[in-house]
Amino acid sequence: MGLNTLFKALGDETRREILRRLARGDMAAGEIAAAFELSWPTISHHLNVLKEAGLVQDEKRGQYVIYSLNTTVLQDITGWLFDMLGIITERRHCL
Amino acid sequence: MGLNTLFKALGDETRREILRRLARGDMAAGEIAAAFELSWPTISHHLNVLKEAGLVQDEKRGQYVIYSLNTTVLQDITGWLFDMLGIITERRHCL
DNA sequence: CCATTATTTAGATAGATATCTAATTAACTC
DNA sequence: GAGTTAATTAGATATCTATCTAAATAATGG
Repeated sequence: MGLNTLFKALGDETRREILRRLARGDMAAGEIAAAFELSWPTISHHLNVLKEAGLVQDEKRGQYVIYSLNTTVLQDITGWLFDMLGIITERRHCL
Repeated sequence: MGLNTLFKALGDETRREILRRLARGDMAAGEIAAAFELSWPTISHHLNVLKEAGLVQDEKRGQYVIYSLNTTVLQDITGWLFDMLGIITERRHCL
């Protein structure tokens, strides 16, 4: 999606913690849910938000659903950051 | 504030556009508001969200309120990004 | 095919957010 | 100090979000 969806997805502590865990390696949905004191449906919802934002991918493997981090989307944030820095730098040039 | 407030503040197109404009140089609140088709109070609200997130600062100058970008907070995002990349890199190490 | 395990979907609710209009505060000008 | 300009605050509302419980779907194992 866009930066909107992306930043919104990142604006939640639980979701960032999910990402941090997925950064260490792929995990099944239930394994993720077990790591939090929230209900499974709630975690499922958060995983869906992350998926909509393109931050994670899921793959059905047997009866499990394995989630993995999609690192390419982090480039969008980096791109946005550099965009901002670029504008700031131009301004400094004009002084 | 924290990353939560920060990312939430960035999850709005209007607010990111405000930041983009402030990156070019300081602006008065009304000057910012005039650039959008939203009401002044709405822009005032967005400016407050950005201020709470530490992304902008304001300074009363005469009858105007001048807003400016606070670039230091962008380091928090960079920090978070590097944090994530660090974890990912460790994982690659383990293979 | 029935029971179990894994996960999602549905439906409900409380709290947050974006927006507006109207009213208020603050500063400058005459 | 009365009028004008700049900006915020107050109050209202409609939409979005996070969370829960209960129900539904899907795959596995006997």
